[in-house]
Amino acid sequence: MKPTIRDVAKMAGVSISTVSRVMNAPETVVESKRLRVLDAIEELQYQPNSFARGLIYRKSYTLGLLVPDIENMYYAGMIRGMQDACIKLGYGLMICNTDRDSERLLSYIDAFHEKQVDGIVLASDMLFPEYYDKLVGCRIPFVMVSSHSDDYDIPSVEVDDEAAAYDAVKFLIELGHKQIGMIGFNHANSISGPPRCEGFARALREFGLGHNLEKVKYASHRFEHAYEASHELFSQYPDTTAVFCVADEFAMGTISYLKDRNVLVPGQVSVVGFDNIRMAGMFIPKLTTIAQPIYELGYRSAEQLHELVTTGSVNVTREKMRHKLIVRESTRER
Amino acid sequence: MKPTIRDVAKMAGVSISTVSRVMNAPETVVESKRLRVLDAIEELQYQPNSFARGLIYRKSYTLGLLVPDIENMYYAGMIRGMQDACIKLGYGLMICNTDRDSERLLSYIDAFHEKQVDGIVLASDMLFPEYYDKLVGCRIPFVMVSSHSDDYDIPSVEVDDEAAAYDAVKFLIELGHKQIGMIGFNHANSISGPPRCEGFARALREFGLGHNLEKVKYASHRFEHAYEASHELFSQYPDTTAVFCVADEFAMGTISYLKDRNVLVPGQVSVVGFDNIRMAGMFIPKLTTIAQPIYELGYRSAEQLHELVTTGSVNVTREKMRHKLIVRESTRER
DNA sequence: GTGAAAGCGCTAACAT
DNA sequence: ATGTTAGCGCTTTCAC
Repeated sequence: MKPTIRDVAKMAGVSISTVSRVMNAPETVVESKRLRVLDAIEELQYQPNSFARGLIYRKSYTLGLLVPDIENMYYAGMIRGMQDACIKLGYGLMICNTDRDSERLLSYIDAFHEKQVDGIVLASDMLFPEYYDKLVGCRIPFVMVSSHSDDYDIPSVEVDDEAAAYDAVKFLIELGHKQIGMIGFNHANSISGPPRCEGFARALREFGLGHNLEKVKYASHRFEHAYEASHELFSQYPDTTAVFCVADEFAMGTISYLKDRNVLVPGQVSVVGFDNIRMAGMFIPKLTTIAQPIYELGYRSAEQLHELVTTGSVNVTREKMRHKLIVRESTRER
Repeated sequence: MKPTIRDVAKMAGVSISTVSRVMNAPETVVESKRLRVLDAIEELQYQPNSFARGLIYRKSYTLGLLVPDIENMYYAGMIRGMQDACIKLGYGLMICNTDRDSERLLSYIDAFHEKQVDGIVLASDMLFPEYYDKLVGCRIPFVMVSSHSDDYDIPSVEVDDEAAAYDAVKFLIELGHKQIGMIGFNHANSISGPPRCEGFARALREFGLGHNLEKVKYASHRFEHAYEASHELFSQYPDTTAVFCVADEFAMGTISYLKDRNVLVPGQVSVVGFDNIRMAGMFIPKLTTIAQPIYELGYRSAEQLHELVTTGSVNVTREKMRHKLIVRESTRER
C-alpha cells in the first residue's frame, strides 16, 4: 500500500494536520517537528495523493493537447515547446491524436473532461460549433494554436499565414519566375488553407502575374497526396517553373514527383515549402521554406492556456508570431 | 460550478446512490428512474469526478510514456500505436519527453507518481539501477519498448536487433559489396547499439569479410552526427561501397554527406537504414531499410503494460517482434 | 503551534 | 429496488 498522510503522521509522532502544514505552510510549524516530518516523508517516499488534492482544489494540474496527426513532423517541435512550458508551469501534458476525425476529437474532449484537465489546447483544427458547444458545455477553458476562430473569441497563437504565403511567392517572383503553381491544403477542413491561397493570389496580382491564379491544386496533408497533386499540376501546366507548397511535406512530395519525372530541382523547377520542420534541412535538396517558430508556438500556447486557466482571461487574444523565409537549395534564379 | 452527483440526484428526484447505480450497475434500477437519471445526466452534461473515483478505486486509468526524443520520427508511429491501444483499453496516455536526460527522466517519474499513473512504458532508454530503484520505490509497474533489461526481469517488446542488423548486412554482401562500413549508435547510452554491431560483425565474419570489422563510426541519434560520422568513415576508408546505418535518420545523414561530396547513391555507394520511419519512403532516394513494426510495437507495449497493471504480471516477458527488409532505391548491386 | 473534525464527490456496505 | 452512511486522503477552519 502506498503510504498516506496518516502513516507519515504516525511515524513522526504528530497529527495529520501538522504533516499537511509542513507541506503547505512549513513556516507555521516548529523546526523540531518539521524535521521529524520531513524525515518520515523521505523515509516512506511519501507522495501526497493527487486525487485527494484534486478533490479539494478542483485542479488536476494537467493540460490536454489535441493534435490532428502526431505523425506529422510539424507537431513534434510544437509538443516539445508545450512540454517545456508545462514543466516551467508545473503542469502535466496529455496528448491526444485526433487523426482529423470529429468523432475521435469529441470523444477525447469527453476523456479530458472526465480526467478533469484544467484546459485544452486545440492544434490546427477548425473550431466547429459542435466542438465549441461541447467545450463550453464541459466548462473547459481552451486556446488554439496554429489556428484561430473568426466566430468565437478564443485565444490563439499562430503565424500570419497570408503574409507568409505572400512572402514565399514574392520571393519566387523576384527570382524571375513567371509560371508559378501552388499546392494548397484542401479547404474543407483547414484553417490555414484559405489565407495561404490569398497570400499567393495577392503576390501574383501585385506583380502582374494574375494568369497563374488558377494554377492551384489541393492535397490533404500527406506526402502522397502532394505527389498526386503535383502530377495534376504539371500535367495541366507543363511550363510551370516554380511551385509554392503550403507545407514542407508537400514540398517533398512535389520534389519527389519531379524527381521521378527527371526534372531537376532547383535546376528546372524551384520549390518553396512552409513550416521549416526539422526534415526541411535534411531533405535533398534542402528546402527553401517559410519558417514558423514551431517550438515557440507550442511554448506560447501553453503559457496562454495557463494564463487563461489561472486568471480567467488572456491579455492578447489572437496572437501572431513572426515567420521568416529561409533560403536553402530548392530554389534558384530563373 | 461543475454539477455533482447530488445535482443529478436532485434533478431526477432520487438519491445519490441511485445515480451511482445507473452508472455502475444500471440493471439494478427500475427503468422509470433510470431514464429520469439518464435524462438529468444528459441535461447537466454530468461527468463523474475522476478525483473522487480515483480516491476510491485507486486507479487513474492513465498510463505514462517516457520517450527519449519526441522529435525523432521513430516515436511518432509508436505513439499512435500506444494511443490506439489506450483507447481500446479505456486508458489515457501521458507522454513525456526526456531529451535523453537522466535528471529529467527521474523528475518525470516523480510527476507520474504524483499524478498516480497506473503504469509507465519506458521507450528505448536503458534501465539504469537509478531508474529501477525509483520506479520500484514508487511502486509503479512498468514495461519497456524498443529496449529491454538484462539485469532485471521487466516485460519488454522489441525487435531482434542482432538478427535485423545481420539481415541488413547480409543483403549488402549478397549485392556483391566487399567494402562495407557502418554508422552505429554511441554505445554509452544505447540499448540497441551493441546488438546491431554484433549483427554487423556476424554477417561480415560469416562471409569472410572480417577486414571490414573496424569500419564503424558512431553517431548520437541525429542526422547531423551521422553526417559527421560519415565524413570520418569515408575519409578513413575511401573505398567503401556500402554502409549500414542503424537508423533511417542516419542513412539520410550519410546520403546527404555523400551527395555533398558528389558521390551517387546508389550509383557508387549503397546505403541501408533501419526502422522504416514514415520518411524512409519519402526521401530521395527512397531508403532500403530494415522495417520495424513501429505501430505494433507501441500498441503491444501498451497492451503489455495493461496486462501487468491489471493482473500483476505478463505472460511473455521479453517479447520479440518480426523485422523485415524493405528494398527500395538506396541500394544497388555492385 | 497543534489537533480534532468537517467536507471535497464518489462508491459500497448496510439498512429498509 | 432504493435510501442512508461510512469512508477514500487530503486541506482547512476552528478550538485549544
